[in-house]
This record gives sequence, structure tokens and C-alpha cells, in this order.
Amino acid sequence: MLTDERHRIIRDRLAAEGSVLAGELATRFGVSEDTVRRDLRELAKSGQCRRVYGGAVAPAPFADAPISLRGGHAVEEKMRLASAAVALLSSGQSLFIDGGSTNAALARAIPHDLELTIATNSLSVASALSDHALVELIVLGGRFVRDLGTCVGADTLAAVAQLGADLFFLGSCGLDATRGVTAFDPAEAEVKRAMARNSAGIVVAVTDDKLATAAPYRVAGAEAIRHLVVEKTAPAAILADFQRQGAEIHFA
Amino acid sequence: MLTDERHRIIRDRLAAEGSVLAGELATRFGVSEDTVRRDLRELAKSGQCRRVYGGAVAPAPFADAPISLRGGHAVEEKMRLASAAVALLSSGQSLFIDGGSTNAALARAIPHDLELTIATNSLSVASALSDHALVELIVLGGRFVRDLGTCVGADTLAAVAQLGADLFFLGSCGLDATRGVTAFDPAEAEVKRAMARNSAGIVVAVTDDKLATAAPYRVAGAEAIRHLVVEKTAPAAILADFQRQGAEIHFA
DNA sequence: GCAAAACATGCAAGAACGTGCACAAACAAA
DNA sequence: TTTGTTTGTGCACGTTCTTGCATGTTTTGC
Repeated sequence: MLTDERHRIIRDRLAAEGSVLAGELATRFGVSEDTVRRDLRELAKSGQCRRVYGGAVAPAPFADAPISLRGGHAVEEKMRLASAAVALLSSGQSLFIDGGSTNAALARAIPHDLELTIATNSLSVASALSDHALVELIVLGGRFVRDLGTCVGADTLAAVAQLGADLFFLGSCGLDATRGVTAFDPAEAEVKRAMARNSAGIVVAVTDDKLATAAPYRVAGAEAIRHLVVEKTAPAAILADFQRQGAEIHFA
Repeated sequence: MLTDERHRIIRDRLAAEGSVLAGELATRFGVSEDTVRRDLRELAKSGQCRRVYGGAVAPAPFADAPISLRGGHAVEEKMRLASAAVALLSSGQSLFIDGGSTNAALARAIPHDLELTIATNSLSVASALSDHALVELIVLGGRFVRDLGTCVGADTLAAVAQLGADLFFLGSCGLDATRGVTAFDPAEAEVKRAMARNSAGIVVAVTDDKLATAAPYRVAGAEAIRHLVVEKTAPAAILADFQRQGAEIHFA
């Protein structure tokens, strides 16, 4: 059996079942477990699987995967959030849209008959907008970070600095009434801050699981949020805190 | 047994089963393994299979699902060109890749185990590379032109100016031995020129229908082409013109 | 904290490989 | 026919790659 053939079968099984066991593959292929471990190590090195004790699992999906769903099963919620957020748009506006699966859903939900100028550092957002004939699309380039699906770094910041927008759709990692909007990555947070600085208003759309949580890097205070789009199941107490600080609440 | 007949059988078996073993073919044909290896080497050189330890497998682009190719009808030809062009790559290189469907096919054909630095202004190329874990991807942002699928303009030019590359995979609109490489859009041509200026070598891969044609805007002279990847059916007379000007010809 | 399983690493045997060379057959020119 | 050339093939050589095993380490479950 060819090494390449083993790799192919492992990939197939990962795609189909999400995980593989080293021992099981060894007997199936008729080779030693050492060989299987070498295979898995190699696949993991090129990002085609993630190594775990006892075998391997499918890699974390990102960017423009089948339906670019990072959160997995929260897809429907995100699409509902996106539909609600789209109601804030009208022709002639200019927007910043950064990364995250909610923003990817938003981009797909934008009607084709709106005339907008949109700047984004997210590949999946840009791809989703590439067939919107009336959208003037500006890609904010830079070093592409695979885990985020966005571009960050000095080049990205410089590009943002040259632009201004009416609304900034901020993909949020954590959202807390006292700590505000927070992100997991420092470079990502820096880009978000730059976009926030150059925008007249900030829109944050989050699923319930991100409410009242915080990540290490601060992006903007809660008082900077103009529109907050949440699920209908969001706790009223938390929403009240944001409302007190000037946010307008929209239910999906 | 005729050499050509062996090649045909190998191709058939590759199409049917996806892989072949050198030893097995040797006994089946009644020839030495050396001869089989020579056959496989030859087929691999023309992109009809991919050589692996122990035998060969069907070429990469055909193995996985071909999804969003805009090119329409010449898809297979472009995939073959891409397979042949990939042979020019080796780990550690840095590349410019611009737009066009051939380059999109190329990006998809790049093996996952190559460690490359790639800068591109094409959305589809960037998307195709977003799951290559070992590729350092730099997105060249700017105003997105829907018809081209690429970013152009001052911002793009500025981003290109900061970079250098070993090879530039130039998506060509027209290719002529006297007029060189030409493009339909002036802004696009300007970006291509900038990439050409900052690259040590230029690679052009074109289908037959673009050979000996020219578009309005000049990108680079024929003498600037280091590698020219063409179909096997390309007219020898035209190729000779390019070869005389220093281009190395590669057949898909 | 302990035993078992899973793991990474080094190593050696063998398989597969590329290359150069010799030989034979096919072919073209003299 | 004879001679020279080309092409395809097999063999010998040294090289590279894969693989299983032995070793010691890390992780897991109890």
C-alpha cells in the first residue's frame, strides 16, 4: 500500500467521521502503529488534521470552508442575527466589516440591490461580496492569519487609516458591559480598534454564548456600541446594562 | 509490448483506481521495474500522474473536487497546466500570483507540504490557499474589480512595492512573441508590471487560444519570460520564438 | 502515585530510486 | 549490404526513502 494512499484514506475518514484511531488504522492498513503515527504527524504538519492522544481529529474549520461555519451548530442563530443586522443597512452607506463567522453570514445576507461601499479584511466576507454587483468592495490586505481568516498587521492598519465608514460591523470574541468588546488576538484587536476609530457607528451582533464573556485584548468600551444585535433569548439584565450605555438593542 | 501501450494502460488504471504500484506493473507488463519507473517518470513530467514512493497516483487537481472554477470549458486544460507549473515550485520560495482562472487552478494544485511565501491580489487564489498551513499568505489589498477577481489601484501597487519574490505566476490575457505579455485592463496591467519588476523570474502558463494573441496594454516583453507552460498541442513554431528569447518551455 | 497505553526518537535492514553504461533492435543514409 | 544513429531496455552502482523495532519519555486512567 502506498504512503499516499494511506494519507488519502485517512483524510477521507477524517472528513466523514471527524476522527481516527491510530491502532485501528494500523490493523486496517496492515502496518505498524509507528507508521500510522508518522502518517498522522505528517498530515498534522500540513494542517490536514490535528493530532490528539490515541489518533487524530479533523482540523478546525476556518476561512471559506464549505459553509464557513466556525461555531459549528450555531449556524442558524448566526444567520438570524445576520438577517436582523441587514435591516440597519441602506443604499449609499459605507461599511467596515471584519472577520468572524457571524460577519461572514452577514455578508451573505446583504441584498444584491443595495448600493454600498464595503471595506473588509476578511477573506470569507470578501468572497461572499464578490458577486454583489452594486457593492464597491475594498479588500484590506496584509499578512493573512489562518486561524482568524483575516488580514492583520501594519499594512492592514495603514489601509484602514485611509478610510472612513458609517458603520463598523464588529465581529466580537467577547462582550461584557464593563469590559466592552474584547478579542483573543492582539493584532486582530489592533485592526478592530483602527476600524472603530474611523467609523461613525459600531454594530455588534453576538450569540448568547458570547454575552457577558471577555477575551484578553480590549477593542472598544461598551459605550461605543451603537447597535447591539442579539438573540431573542438573550438575558434582559445584561441587555439593560448595554442599553444604559447608549446601545440600541435589535432582536433577531 | 510498445511503450505507448504501457502508457495507455497506466493512464487507464490511474483513472480507474487512482493509483498504481511500480512492482505490480512490472510483472504485469513483463518488463523490469526500471522501465516502469521510466514510464511513470515520463507521465509525471507531462502532468498525467503524480509520482510517489512505490508507484504513482492520479494528479492532484483531479483527485479532489473541482468546485468554483470560472474558466468554464477549458477547465481540464487549465488544471493540466497548473499541474505542470507546480513542478517549478520548491519549499522556501516566495511567489507572486495574480488573477485569472489558470492561476486559481494553480493555487489549488499547490501541494500542502510545500513551505512557501505567497503574495496575491486575487481573491480566489487567496481563498484556495487559506487552508495551506505551511503557506505564509500575504493578501495584496485595494479596490476590488469584480470582472477580474483581483485588487488593483494605488494601494495594491504600494503593497507590491514592499515585496519581492523568486517567481511571479503571471496570468496572461494575451501572449505574443513580439508584443510579449499583454492585458485588457490598464490598472491590471500596472499591477502585473509592478509584480514583474519585483520578481527574479516570470512564469506564464497559457492555453493554446491565448498564444499569438495580444491585448491593448503591455505588461512585459517576451524576453522577460523565464518559464512558459503550454499544452502539448501548442504550435512548435510559436514556441520556438519564445525559446529563442530565453524562455524555458514546459509541456502540460 | 502507579501501571498501561501512547508517544517521540534513533537505528538498521530492506525496498525503491536515479544515473550511467552496455547491449540489442529499428531505422536512415551511404 | 554496410555503416552510423537513435531508441528502448536491462543491469550495476550508490543514494534516498520507508518501515519496524528498541529505547526512553509522556500521557492517561484508575
